[in-house]
Amino acid sequence: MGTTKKEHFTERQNEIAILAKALGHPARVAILDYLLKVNACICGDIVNELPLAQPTISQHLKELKNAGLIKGNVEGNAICYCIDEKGLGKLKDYFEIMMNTLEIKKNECC
Amino acid sequence: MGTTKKEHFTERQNEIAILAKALGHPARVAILDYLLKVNACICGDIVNELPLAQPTISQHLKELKNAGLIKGNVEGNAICYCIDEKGLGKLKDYFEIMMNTLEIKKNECC
DNA sequence: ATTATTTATCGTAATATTGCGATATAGTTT
DNA sequence: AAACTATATCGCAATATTACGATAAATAAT
Repeated sequence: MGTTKKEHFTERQNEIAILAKALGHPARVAILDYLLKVNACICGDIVNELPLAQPTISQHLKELKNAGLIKGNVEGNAICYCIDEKGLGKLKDYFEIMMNTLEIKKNECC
Repeated sequence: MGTTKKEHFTERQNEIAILAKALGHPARVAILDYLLKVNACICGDIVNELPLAQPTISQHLKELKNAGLIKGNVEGNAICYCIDEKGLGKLKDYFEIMMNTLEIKKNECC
């Protein structure tokens, strides 16, 4: 018990869930916001930008990276992080399709 | 410890996180998929559609509802659930803006 | 070589999530 | 009213997440 029953759902459903889950924390939304704002590989800054301890941020970065929402490259003694368009694109496509389908079907409802 | 430090983030970051978190489970993605597919208020069916026990599904429905992704209306002794366009729309807008900004800025990166 | 800087990992406490059996609630049917 | 149907809630066990201090690892600067 306590474990998500991934095996019962489709590949796509699991993929969307993993991506959405990675964004399911305000610190991680804030990290994406920041990476987008500065528009580049960011080496270092992130820890100073957020009101969380360094190990905590490192952990959040790892989760975003594992989910495919950011990329990280070693650059000297720092690590450069930036947005991974692929992950973000998948989510954008998903919601776009959902909303389009809703509009087409008119969502006659309650 | 263990609690998310919501108070340190913006209203919008928290809102996106709450919506994304609600979709951060394949069962909940599957529920949205199903509601979209049948394109109506669904009274009853959901439990038969998913490989999870009734109390578990009830819990997932509650989370989707709390996050603002679905609506539920009492209809006789059943409850009709359907997609709430507002929540889905917010996520769609968020990802659209993110991707647009990325394109404009060209995302020069690693 | 020593020191400083940057990021990751370990360990751990607090809390949250997932899943479900048992049971409650509320409306429907007979 | 009794039985049935649909959904919610309670309580609990298993597991996952969040946060951070301490510490490690790896490169840079002195």
